[in-house]
Amino acid sequence: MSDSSADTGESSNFIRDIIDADLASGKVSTVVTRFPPEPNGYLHIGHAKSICLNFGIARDYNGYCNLRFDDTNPEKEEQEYIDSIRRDVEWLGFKWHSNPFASDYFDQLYDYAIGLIKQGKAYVDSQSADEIRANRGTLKTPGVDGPYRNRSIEENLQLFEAMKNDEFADGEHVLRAKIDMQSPNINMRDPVLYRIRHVTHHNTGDKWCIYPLYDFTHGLSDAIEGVTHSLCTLEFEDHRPLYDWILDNLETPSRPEQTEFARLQLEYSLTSKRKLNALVTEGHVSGWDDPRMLTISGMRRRGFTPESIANFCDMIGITKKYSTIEMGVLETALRDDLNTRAVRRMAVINPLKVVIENYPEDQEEVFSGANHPQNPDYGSREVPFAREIYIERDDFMEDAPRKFFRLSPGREVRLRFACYITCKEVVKNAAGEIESLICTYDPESRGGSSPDGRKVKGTIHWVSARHAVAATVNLYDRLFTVPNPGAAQDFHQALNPDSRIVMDNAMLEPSIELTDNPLAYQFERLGYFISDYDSTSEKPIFNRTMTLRDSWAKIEQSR
RNA sequence: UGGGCCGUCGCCAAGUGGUAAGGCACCAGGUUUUGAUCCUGGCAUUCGUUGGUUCGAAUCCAGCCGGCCCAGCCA
Repeated sequence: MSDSSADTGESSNFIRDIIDADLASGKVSTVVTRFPPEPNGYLHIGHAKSICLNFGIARDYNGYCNLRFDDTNPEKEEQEYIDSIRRDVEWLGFKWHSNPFASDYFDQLYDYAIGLIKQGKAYVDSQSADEIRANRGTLKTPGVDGPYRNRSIEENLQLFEAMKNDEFADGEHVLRAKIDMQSPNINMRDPVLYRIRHVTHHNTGDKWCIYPLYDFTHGLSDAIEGVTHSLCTLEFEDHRPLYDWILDNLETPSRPEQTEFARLQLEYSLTSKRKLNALVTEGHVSGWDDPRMLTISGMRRRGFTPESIANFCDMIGITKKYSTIEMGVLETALRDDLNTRAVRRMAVINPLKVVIENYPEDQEEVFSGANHPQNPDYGSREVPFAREIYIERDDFMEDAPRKFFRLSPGREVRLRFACYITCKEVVKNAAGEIESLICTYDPESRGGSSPDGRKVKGTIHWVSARHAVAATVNLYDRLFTVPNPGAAQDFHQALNPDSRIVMDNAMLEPSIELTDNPLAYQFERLGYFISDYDSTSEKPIFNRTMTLRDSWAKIEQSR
């Protein structure tokens, strides 16, 4: 099994090394993992890293992975988030073994707490939150024992039951582990295990008025489920001694092991739930699924594929090192996948009319265009052609530099799949703006090559004016202008004002289809596009998923 | 001397005592009816730093430097 990572082409990492060793030593026979989100927000690209890790490991080692909702804080959790999380995990292509709530274990957890009390390892503390904080000490000074620390087991049992039986108000008491108030690790200074909260829980309703905290719940939930490898992010490293303490002091069905890895940080983006929420509620984006958001639902709407996200996760690896991934890595993972699957079409986003004066007004014909230049299995479609066409405004320059391969007065270009045209005249309006172009075509060049074999360096895309379908096209760019908006004093300052540009006069080739399950298209020379949810046949809307690599833009920039 | 963790190319990342994989980015060529794709070549005498051990060190030891996390009745 240790070479299973090689079988899937995935790179190994230190966690897979640990699993290989556990399997080899016989410590573990079936690998069980879990992805444990709190249902208090939408999943984002950072979660995708964890999902691919946990579900990927379960898949590669023939084990299984649970989707567990860590719902121990009833104040923040909602059904909307539960639904979206399930949808996103499924969309990413993963199947969970079971999908429990941590709250399903509240009864067992309560019994475990009693077990701790009976051993004299947990006690009810009646100090206020402020007093508890004060007695906890600081990072550099030890804490001190509180006045309730040595209550008898009997009294603790009575009090804890009374807490459960709704005999106290919020905050009157908490249950604490009795560990060591002088510990250098603050998490071990008698951590709170249960608090009183008179709040209706999305799953357990009003059954409980006491709720366990993460540290008490997590390891026990893992143990109940038979999780062998509990993978979490680096900030929980300090919690591992507590995770172990709980499991070492209680008899559980299994003994999971926690291992930490570095969370994802991506340039030009935010993954803080609080800040993502601010973007939504303040209206800087249209919602959690705005195509500019790196939420799973935003990326789906933008046109990312599950495969491209998995590719990305494979590319960045798993380590304990704090790192920031460049956007280029995500872009490459996306382009690689889209390049192989996207069907090619022509569309003009910013149209400039071209009249081919030597092409008869009442004539039209059809050219054949391959749906994919490298993959003949994709077949071809017919592309209608007539006297008036649209080309991209960017593909014409009145005073063009020598390295500009496109159209300019007197120069000849190839219309993709069609023929050669030469620009004869520029038509301007009163304001001096270019209104249209008058060109001639070479009838000998039908299909895109001429018998004399002359070289035409430039090939541009086009759409027949009479056959074109009008559409709106959303051009998306990164949401922030700085590599680390999360570090800015105010991330609002870093918002990119041009992150969305609406082109409402785009012209599409008529063979472009709108379906319920939208197809990834490449609009040739422009990028990858996908039909938006709001698209209708009367008013097609396309989102630009990603541009093509553009070495001409690079040359221009460096000039 | 609070505790924990981390430092290998611009960004990621293999490497587990035998003489620095790979990807992204970048540069230079080639193919091309997408300035796309694809292909070829280039890109760390050196692994935060200083010492030590060793025939041999990114890997072992010690010191130093730098970065991140922890004082919720959040997760």
